[in-house]
Amino acid sequence: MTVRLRHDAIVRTLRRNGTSTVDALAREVGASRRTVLRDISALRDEGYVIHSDVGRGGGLQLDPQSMQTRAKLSVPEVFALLISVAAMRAAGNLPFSELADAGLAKIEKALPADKVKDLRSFLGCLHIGQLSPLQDLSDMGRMVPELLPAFETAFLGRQFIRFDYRDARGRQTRRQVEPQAMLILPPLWYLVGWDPARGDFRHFRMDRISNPEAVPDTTFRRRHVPFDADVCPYTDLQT
Amino acid sequence: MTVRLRHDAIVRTLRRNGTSTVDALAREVGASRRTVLRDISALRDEGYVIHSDVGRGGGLQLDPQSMQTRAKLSVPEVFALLISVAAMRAAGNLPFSELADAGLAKIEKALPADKVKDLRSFLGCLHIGQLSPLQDLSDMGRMVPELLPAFETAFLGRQFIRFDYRDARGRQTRRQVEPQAMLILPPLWYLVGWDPARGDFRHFRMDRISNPEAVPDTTFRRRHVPFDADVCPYTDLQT
DNA sequence: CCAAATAGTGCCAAAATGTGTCACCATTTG
DNA sequence: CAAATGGTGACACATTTTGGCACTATTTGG
Repeated sequence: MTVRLRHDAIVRTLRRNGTSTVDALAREVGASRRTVLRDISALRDEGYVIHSDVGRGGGLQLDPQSMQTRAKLSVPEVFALLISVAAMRAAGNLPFSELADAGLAKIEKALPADKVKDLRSFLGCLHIGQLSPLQDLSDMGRMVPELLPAFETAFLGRQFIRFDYRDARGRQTRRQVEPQAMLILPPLWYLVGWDPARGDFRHFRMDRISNPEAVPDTTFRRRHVPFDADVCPYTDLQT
Repeated sequence: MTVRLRHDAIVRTLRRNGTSTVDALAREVGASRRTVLRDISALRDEGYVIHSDVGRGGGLQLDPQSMQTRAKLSVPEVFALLISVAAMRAAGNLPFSELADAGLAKIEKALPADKVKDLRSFLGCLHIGQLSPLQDLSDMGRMVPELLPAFETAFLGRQFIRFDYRDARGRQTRRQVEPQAMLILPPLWYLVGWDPARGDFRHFRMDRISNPEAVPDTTFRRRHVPFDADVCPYTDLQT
């Protein structure tokens, strides 16, 4: 049995039995007393809180709150999660957000350093505001899943983004803009792009975008986006 | 150099160079060709997608999308994250939500089985609705961090919850109710409790609750909460 | 107070696992 | 065809993990 599996078995047994002696654990996982004690020490180093009582009637107890999950996430998944929660906490007051932040900070810490830079840069393009109550939300659609990869490439690689857009009157056009910001007016999300042909900013509702595509480009420049909306809320984690 | 560090070094090198031969990697990380090949095999087992071309001009290429983070999260952190995103996706259309869901599903899969049950049960108490635009949001406060642990204990352990409540007119009272649901009318969150003294449901804005405390109790019963609001959005993951 | 039950530590030899070398195979490219 | 590449198997050697033992410290029941 590998070390990892044995650790898992020890944690499972402790969780099931509530309290257990070292010898009982050793029998359970088929290892020696000495090894179990070493494992307990290792688990404590990993952050598990294991309380011990010596003497008759004593034993080990695992604090269930200290249990750790070891989810493995891909980079796009991390981006999506962080953006979701960043938007959420900006859009309204979120209960339990200290804990969510702590979780996100841990996830972020596990990312490779340059990806963190990308992430910060991407989140820096998020702007949050308040939707005016007069908006018509009846035709709100689902956003296409290709959006995030295309946006990531375009925003981080300073490329144009090209997409099909269906406007409020249902007209379908193919657009190409410099991506400058993402604007959230809950529950609506907008892409703010500079349209070089028209020489001005344009807003595009993300749920009306389809077939997005990043297009390499040499003329891209960052422009100052004239917002009255609040800026990115992702400040707590920017330590 | 430990195995883990060497694996990290290999991943870093592959990411930096784009493509690299086994021999170059071996030189880089100071290990033998054989060991590097074994490491590559191990990394593939871990989920890294590493493309290889044999022959002249060949080499190894790491698919950057396949990079994994190995964040370790505690159970309360997972709860907080899942609740946040569940609320978010219900409150509005969330872009990139397929990816966020995939990430959450992975996190959930890493939780111990009984914690998943608890989580489902807890999320089942979430109700989402639309806030009427007439609400006064000016005095919205921060929710206290003790909320989640107290709620978790009370909802899952079928206990009463006791707390200080400051009502709309600023009056401070100590309340004790059977927790029945959590209602989200973005950006406001409410605790819906059955007040046994008054024999009726009461809504409490979470940002007005302080010093929450779960109180063991034998008379608790689940009641049907008469909502016109939508029910829990957390259905996609309830496979 | 004593004896039994418990957690915890240091040490060392034995067992298990990881590593390097070498020979070899398969595929691709100039 | 020869060179450059990824990939596998076998085996000796290096490193790490494990088990056993002796020991200490603390608690509890009698």
